[in-house]
Amino acid sequence: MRLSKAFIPTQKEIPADATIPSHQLMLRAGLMRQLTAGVYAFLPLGYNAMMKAMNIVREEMNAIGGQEFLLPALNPESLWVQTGRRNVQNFILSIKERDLVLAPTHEEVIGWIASMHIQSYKDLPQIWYQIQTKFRNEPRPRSGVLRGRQFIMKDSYTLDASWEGLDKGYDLHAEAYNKIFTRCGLKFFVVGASSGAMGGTGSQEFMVESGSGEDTVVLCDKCGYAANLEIATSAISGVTRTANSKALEEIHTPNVKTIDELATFLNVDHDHLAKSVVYRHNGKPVLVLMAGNDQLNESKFSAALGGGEVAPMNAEELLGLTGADGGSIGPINLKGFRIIADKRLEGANGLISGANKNDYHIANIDMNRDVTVEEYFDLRIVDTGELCPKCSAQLKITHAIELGHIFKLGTKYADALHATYLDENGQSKPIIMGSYGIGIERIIACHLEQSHDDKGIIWNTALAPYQAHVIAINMNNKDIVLHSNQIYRTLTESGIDTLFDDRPNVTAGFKFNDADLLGMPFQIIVGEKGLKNNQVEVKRRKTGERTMVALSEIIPTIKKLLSE
RNA sequence: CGGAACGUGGCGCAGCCCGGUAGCGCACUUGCUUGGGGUGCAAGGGGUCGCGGGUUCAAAUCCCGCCGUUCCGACCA
Repeated sequence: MRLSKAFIPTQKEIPADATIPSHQLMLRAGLMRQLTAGVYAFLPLGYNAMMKAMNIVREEMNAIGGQEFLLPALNPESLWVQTGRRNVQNFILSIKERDLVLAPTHEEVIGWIASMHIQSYKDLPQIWYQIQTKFRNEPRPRSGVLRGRQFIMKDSYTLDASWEGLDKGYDLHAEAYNKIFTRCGLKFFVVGASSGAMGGTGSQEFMVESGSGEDTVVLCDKCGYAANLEIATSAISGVTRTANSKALEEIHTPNVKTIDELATFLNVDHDHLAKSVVYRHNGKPVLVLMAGNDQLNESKFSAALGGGEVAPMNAEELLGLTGADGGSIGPINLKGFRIIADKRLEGANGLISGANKNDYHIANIDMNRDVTVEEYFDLRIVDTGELCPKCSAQLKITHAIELGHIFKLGTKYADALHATYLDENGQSKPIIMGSYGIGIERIIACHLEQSHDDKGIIWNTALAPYQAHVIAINMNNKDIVLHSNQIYRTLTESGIDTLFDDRPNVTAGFKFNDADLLGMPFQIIVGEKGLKNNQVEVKRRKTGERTMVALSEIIPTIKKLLSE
């Protein structure tokens, strides 16, 4: 492509609305423009890079036997009512004129197709996928394309007759994802993840470490333990039990509201305090006891209760139900609450907790003697400095961007959509599904986050819209015009995607800066200096390293560099 | 949805406090110039100052409402 004819609007200034490097670069290098919050128009250069990513994804999906579909973005609203996902918060965008919604994902449509055409176990397994635009009602789009209201996802779905089959399909996807992100040149890692409201029995996320990421992950450098904070655990010990439990004792604790204040006031260790956290689960009050100042992990909490709606109880409700404010709630003499507790408190005694009376706490609580705990769960949020649950090395907590997510869904959607097959015995069974997503824009954004400098983008060869960028230093010099045109032509004919800066009246410095901003892997600089010796300069964008190459050696040199 | 900021040619910003001719840099057009790291000179084109209402002789500027965008938080299947 000749830059004199190309639509690649570069900008020197950093757009005010872009705060992270990938967003700034995607705008400055003319990859895309924002239409409205969370919605971007991809310009030719950006779309080119997206297609590179999509093709890598497509090749690896095909390699595991995936079959590509084109599915509708417009779905009947009723389909989503059927699976109970129509009214999930911040999920679905609808259109006003018809009872249609914009699909945020495609389990429903896949299930609908399967319900019509999958009849027998002999029709299974299947791997179905699509690479398409999806829509979500994001309350707050942010960070450029990292969280948009419209985005392109590769979604694939496995359909199986057995749980072993699901495991196999899931493992195939895990392998394919490793290949995809490796080919894309991304530094990524895999974490165990929460299945959340998608339901299902297992899930992993493919992550890129980044301060711009919205997920928090827990990593062990020593043994490789890696988990989303939502499900992460650590090797923290339980609260100790002493030989004798003393009698319960009410103590006056004026104006003590928080666990820290209580620890200071009584001059006791945090571990002897049992913090009460009060929630409603599907409308019903639940008291959660946590050791000391451990933070409740809402994901774990929700999972422990088997899903459903979970919300902190507000102060008024709390006062009405217990007669006390938040800082004085406890498990003793508390009526009408389910009580669950964090595992650290299992069997503990000598604990202090609220008395359900303002300004009073109760001491010497014995979990076994005094509290009717429905069940103990791991409910705490892992904190910095804690030790790995597997190898006891120090854990690292960091932020990450979720590139891909693989789920074992099970039969939730097949049940709702009556997607069944007949097994060997003629029995009707629900199809067992898995669901596997990759954010295409995120591949690009993550690469840019990981690969840029103060001059601009540094594309790797896998995702670069063009492999080579020919710069004609001075279009008033006939020699330069002649040779740069010839180089551009032969590179293109050799199958090397090449950008050619043939703009007249643009000075060398301007072209150099544009080339560094656009960031193609190799720049071929055609100038008077080199041509005197029948040479051009080849510059590697990544390192800035320059070498003089004879005109006759350009093609083999570039081919060799590209194959490295 | 809570908190905050911003909205002025394509982009980045000043002007607003203290009301009175709409300005700067980049980009763009024309001519000359320069030609290895965003050349220089000159002459130009382009703005309902987000929208609506109010105050005033007069509003980019003051007041009210709305909309939009961004950031922090909540949310993120």
